[in-house]
Order: sequence, then structure tokens, then C-alpha cells
Amino acid sequence: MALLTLIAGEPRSGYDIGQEFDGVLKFVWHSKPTQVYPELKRLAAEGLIREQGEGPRGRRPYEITEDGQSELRQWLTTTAPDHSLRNETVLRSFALWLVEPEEARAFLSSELEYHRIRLRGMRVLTQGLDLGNPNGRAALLGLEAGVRRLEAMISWAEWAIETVATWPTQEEQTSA
Amino acid sequence: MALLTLIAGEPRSGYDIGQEFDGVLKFVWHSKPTQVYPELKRLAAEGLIREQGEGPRGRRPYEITEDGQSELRQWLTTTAPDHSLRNETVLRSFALWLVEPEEARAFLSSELEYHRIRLRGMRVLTQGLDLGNPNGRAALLGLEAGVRRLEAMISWAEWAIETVATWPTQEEQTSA
DNA sequence: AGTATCATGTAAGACGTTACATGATTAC
DNA sequence: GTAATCATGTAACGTCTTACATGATACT
Repeated sequence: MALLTLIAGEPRSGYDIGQEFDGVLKFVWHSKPTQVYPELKRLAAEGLIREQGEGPRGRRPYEITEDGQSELRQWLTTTAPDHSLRNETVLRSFALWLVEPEEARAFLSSELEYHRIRLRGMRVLTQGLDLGNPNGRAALLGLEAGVRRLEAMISWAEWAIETVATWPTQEEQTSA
Repeated sequence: MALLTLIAGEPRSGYDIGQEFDGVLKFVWHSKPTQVYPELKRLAAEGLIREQGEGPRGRRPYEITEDGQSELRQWLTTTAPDHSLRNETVLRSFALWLVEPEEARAFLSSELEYHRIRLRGMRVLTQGLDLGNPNGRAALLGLEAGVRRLEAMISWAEWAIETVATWPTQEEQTSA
């Protein structure tokens, strides 16, 4: 459905999709090229997308078919989203009591920096959106969700760094 | 590492871990029981956790070993977290231009409600934390991240509902 | 001429889900 | 006594990653 969503927006090749997965969609959906290419062939075989001839360097862009569009609409209107998530940054924070406060601080600082950089990139992408067409307006929804989640992670990391600063060291712990 | 993190906090059985995955950790890490049980056996075979005898109803709690703790510390201090995420709610928002604004609104409203309920649950869990021990203090970091991300999703959904209300209908679109 | 980037793939193995199966204890 | 919940598992199948492989075009 992620591939179908991207291709519905505008025709894309497997390579294009890989770029999106490394860029905008890194916080939304991600797959590696080795999964994308066979999956595109499968979607084409099912008639949900169709090859648009061949571009330079063996490039193979796909466009969505009518069947593909109605499949997407069905997915959106008749099925419920899966809300289970995985976030390794937060998972690790549950285990931070096992390391020295200084190591915990180092981890949180590097996460803070990473998310700040990502937020800047996300804002740039938001600027580049064409809000004149429906696809661009929907993409704005997605990017805005990304921005807000990144802001949440940044303020969390800042708060967490302050909080960890008040933790006793392992030594103080055991001696207490 | 998720299993190890949970067991490091306090001894747990596969069933306990399943409860956590359905509760607190739903927004952090998730696995199904059929993956958890064999994985626990594997971790025990590797000496990272150890069985604590058998409880009522065939219950098998595991506790972490010294090796398990140092494995966790290694993971935290020597490896970088994977930042790629998957969020089906946001993915779907990228495709919302394909359905009628009313259907988009319905989707966003139901997401809003879902996240509001989750936030309430998360706040209750935060109250129940024992901040007297290091494990509880680290769990507070994780839960606070959950709270902030849920708040971000809620404010996003509210904003998105207003935004979608300004979208032209498919009909207005095609006639324009 | 050489390096970087564009571009697509296959095969093996690891990870994760679905369907199925079983039994103990508790609450009504 | 019957339903709900607690509790653990196996087997088959589907999804995803890692390692490997190839070639075209653009830039310097």
C-alpha cells in the first residue's frame, strides 16, 4: 500500500521510491530496494500498477491503474490501520538505567541532534510542496505529522537530558 | 533487546511480556506471543536470561543474567539506534486525496479518538510508576516520550480535520 | 580514465504473523 | 458446569534484510 500510495501521487520507479523511503518517508514507512523491486513486479502482475516504458539507464517508472486506485480507496475506507509501532530510541530509553548517567546523557544528546537535523530537512520538504493539487495537499498532512512528531521527540530529549542529570550515579546508588 | 530490556527491569514470563507489548509498549515495540516464546528459549540457551522455576498454570518467569546485563549495556553504548519508523496512520494520510473529504474527515476523527484514549491510558501508567528505583525512573523517560508523541498526534489530527474541511470535493475538483 | 551516482535485480537467511493446538485456574 | 482468562507452544507461510551481482550515465 505504501508503494501504491507513492505511485498514485505521481509515476515513480523503484529507485525513486527508494529515495522517498530514505527521505520524506523515513519516519512513515521504509523498505529496502531489494524488497521494492520484486514487489513492484508483483503489483504490476496484479494489474494495480503498469510500466510506463523504459527510461534512461534501464529506469522503469510505473503509473497507477484504475484497479490500483480503487484498491487504495478500499484500503482507506474499509480497513482499520494497525497502530502498533516500533521506535528504537524510546525502547533504548527504557534500558538507560543500566548505564552511567553520563552515558545516558550522551545517548540522549545524540538523539536530540539527530532529530533536530531531521526536523530542518522536513521543514524544507514542506516548503517544496505544491498545494495546488490534491496529492500535494495530502502530502502536507503527512509532512506536518512528521514535523509535529519530531518536535515532540526534540522537546522530550531536552527534558530527558535534564531529568537524567538528577539521577544518582551507579556508585551513589549502591552505597545508598 | 526488547525482551532483555523488559526482563532486566524485573523477572517476567512470556505472558507478562505479551501484556506489556499490548499495553505500555504498544507504541515502542511489539511482537506476538508466537515470536516471544521461542525467542525466550533462545535467549535462555545463550545464557542471557535464566528460568526462575515454574509458577502456577505452567508459568515460566525468566530473570536476566550477568551476561544479559552486559549485552544490554553493550547494545546501548556501542551501537547506533535504527531510526526508520513505520506509522500507518501517517502513511494513510498521504493517500487521503483519493477519497472524498468526508471520508478523510471520518478517518482523521477516528484516529483522533483512538489517540485520545491511548493518551489517557498512558497517563494512568505514568502515575503507577515507582520512581524510587532506577528502572522506574528509566521507564518514566519511555512513557513521557509516549505521552508527548500521542499529544503530537492528537494536535496533528485536530489540525488535519480543520485542513481537510477546506479541501474541494472530487466534484468541485473535476469541474474546476 | 576513474569515481560517483543512477538503476535494477537474485538468493539465502532472518524475522514476524497466522492458523492451529493444548491445558490450568478463576469467576459466575 | 461453563465461560473467561491465564499460559505456553508448533508449523506453515509471508515479509524483510544482508550479501552479492551487474551495468549505464555523469562529472572531473
